[in-house]
Amino acid sequence: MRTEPTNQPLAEEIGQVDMRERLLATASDLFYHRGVRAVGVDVIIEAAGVAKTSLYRHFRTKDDLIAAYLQREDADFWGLWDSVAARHAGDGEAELDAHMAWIGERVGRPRYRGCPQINVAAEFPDEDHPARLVARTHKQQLHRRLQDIAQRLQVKHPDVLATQLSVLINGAFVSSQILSTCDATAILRQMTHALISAARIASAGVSRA
Amino acid sequence: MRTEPTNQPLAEEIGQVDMRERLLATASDLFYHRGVRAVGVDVIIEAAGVAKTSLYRHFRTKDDLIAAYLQREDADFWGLWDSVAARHAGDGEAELDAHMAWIGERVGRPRYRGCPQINVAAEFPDEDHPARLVARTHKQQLHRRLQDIAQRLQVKHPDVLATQLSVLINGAFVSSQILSTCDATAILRQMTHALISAARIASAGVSRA
DNA sequence: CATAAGAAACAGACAGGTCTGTAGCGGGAG
DNA sequence: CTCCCGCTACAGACCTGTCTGTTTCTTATG
Repeated sequence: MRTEPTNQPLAEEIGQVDMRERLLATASDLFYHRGVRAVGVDVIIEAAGVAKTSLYRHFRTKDDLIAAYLQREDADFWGLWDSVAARHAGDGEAELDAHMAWIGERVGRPRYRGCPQINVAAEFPDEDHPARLVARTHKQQLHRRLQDIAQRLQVKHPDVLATQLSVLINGAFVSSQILSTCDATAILRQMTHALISAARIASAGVSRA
Repeated sequence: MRTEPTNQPLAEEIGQVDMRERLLATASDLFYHRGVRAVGVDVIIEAAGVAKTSLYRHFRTKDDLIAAYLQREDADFWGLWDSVAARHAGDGEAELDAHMAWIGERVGRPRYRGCPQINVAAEFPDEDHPARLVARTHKQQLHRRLQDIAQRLQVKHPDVLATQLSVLINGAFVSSQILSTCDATAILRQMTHALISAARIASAGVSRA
């Protein structure tokens, strides 16, 4: 006769496929929706139906768990990004359009609460925090990929355009309050086209010389 | 003969002009640079050279202190905004340019750590937190003032432009990492002009009908 | 002028709770 | 048998907020 688990009947069906993954998935959900500092390890282990010792077997400290949380989000993000990018190989403008579509859709979701990387950066001012390293790398990745796209467009200053698009996307992440009332995707696309057009006019103006 | 205060020789020169203001100034600095949740009241009273009872005489709870912190930042922000706006009465485009200038300058400062309102929103997911009310109102104010400016420009959809500018400014606040390497003001101005131009082309196309 | 009353600040202890992280014990599965 | 798990308890730190009691300065009144 075994004691009935209070609220996680699926725990055993899922099996011990990966205890670390189960912990991380639970922690990620709690961290994202309630805030990292606001969620203690006791809440996490209780929600995951796991002993505290198990958590500390897989993650040396809570800080490591936070970093792993951001790493997971990072992998998810680029997984989606790359799958969208693959469908628009060659056409940079169409790829940007497609990215803005799913980003806008994501920002407009009901329980959307901003970009995890930005939120963690706001919660932990210390630049040397292990999670901050992940967040910094993530935003550099974003900038780099936008540079790649911008270089494929025929504009004079692809780096400037990439920075502009970075600001645009980050702005969308933190403006869900304002954007949720209207069509976020439409706003993002309009802005993207405006920026590309301006970058092309700038390059066209010089190409005559 | 009076005992010499250990570390606040200015406390008496400043006088007790306003104990509440001194507490709030100290708390604001700590909250902004170290994070709100990371700073306990003990740290605040020690930095302000004030007894804990004094803090709780002026602020009912720590949550109230946090809300007051955001209110102070809000007042500072609009004070600067309005003073800049006053110098460009009539010319909406010049006013926008001027705003982008000081926002870009602020974002580029060495110890800049993002918009306080956004950071607190990231730290406190609960929409009903007293500080979240201040933050929400602040962002609505930003949107409203941008609407006022957009309406003075001759564009077809001033509301759309205002939303775009909101996203742009919020994006600048959270992109200091990327923007600090280049001239943030220049990027903001270029983006602003691109958005205005696009909005004008859209309106010109219809104005012929 | 002198004295009493009040306001506001101080120090410091403390209550009650939460946090991270560790240790010991028992049970089940490979 | 050995390893992994869950459970319980614990240590030590920190948190918010309260309480007691003292000092200091201002103000009002005799």
